[in-house]
Amino acid sequence: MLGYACMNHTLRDREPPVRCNRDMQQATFEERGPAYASELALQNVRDLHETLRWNAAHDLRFYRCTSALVPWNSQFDLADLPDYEAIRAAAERCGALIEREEMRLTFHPDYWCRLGSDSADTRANSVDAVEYHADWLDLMDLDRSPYYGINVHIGATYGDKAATGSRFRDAVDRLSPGARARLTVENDDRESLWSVPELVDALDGTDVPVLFDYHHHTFTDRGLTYREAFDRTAATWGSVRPATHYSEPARLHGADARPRAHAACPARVPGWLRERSDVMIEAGDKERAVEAVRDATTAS
DNA sequence: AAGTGTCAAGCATTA
DNA sequence: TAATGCTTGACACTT
Repeated sequence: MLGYACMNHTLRDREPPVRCNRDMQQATFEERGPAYASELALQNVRDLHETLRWNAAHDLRFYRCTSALVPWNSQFDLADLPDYEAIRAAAERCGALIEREEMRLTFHPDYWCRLGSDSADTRANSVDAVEYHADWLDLMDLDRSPYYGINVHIGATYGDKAATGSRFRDAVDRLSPGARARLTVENDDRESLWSVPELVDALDGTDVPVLFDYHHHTFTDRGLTYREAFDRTAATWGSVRPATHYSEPARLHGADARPRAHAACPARVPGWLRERSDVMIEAGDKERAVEAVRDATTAS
């Protein structure tokens, strides 16, 4: 399967727009509080259902949902929201649709989620973030499996990789069973950070799979080809089909873009990667990029 | 209505 | 020591 992340441009451009990332800034949260978050969450979850229906109709069965689905969820329990019952009902419909249409849904908490941080506060906030993502998947009644993954980075070293790996594993141990069973860890995009072989070693003995990001491997290859690196991660998924990320740098396509910027639309997805994993296409053109890549591949 | 600066949370790197 | 990139979109205020 091929998939895309977060925003569906076709649906966003409808009137009224269909989108799952209605959010607010701090001043608004302080003014209007969880009651407004509840309104936004209900609209977001209902639009998630609409997005999933659109995806199924277009045979796009892999989707990463935004972490803004329930805005400011670190500040309240989902069950305390005034619209909780309606949100739960809408989430159940999402889960049922996902199972009926054999789709795959994942999450990717934001960059500040640092389970291996050397700050206890940051670790606590990070554990909390993974937990509320897991709550959302529970609300949808989806299996507690990395198939419906919550994907994070270690994303830092704090000057000591071994100690960071150890803190990360400790944080994993502190997660609830439902959150732990869904966690996946992705290779970083900078030479000094966490490469595929380092992650595989650091997570050895846990059940946490390593998610292979093709573009990021460019920055942390450690002498491994893309295929060799993917093979190392594939072994960490057990019986679950691996999820991977694929993108091409915008620079490949001409522009004098920043090195890590994604191309609007990749030229191709390697056949071996498609055969052996569900591939999340990270590209500016979102769902249109996936359709273009899929059609190009099918035609050839 | 359109344009612009800014945005809860973290880190590494560069200036 | 302080800005900046990360990556990209949308909020929220100004015009």
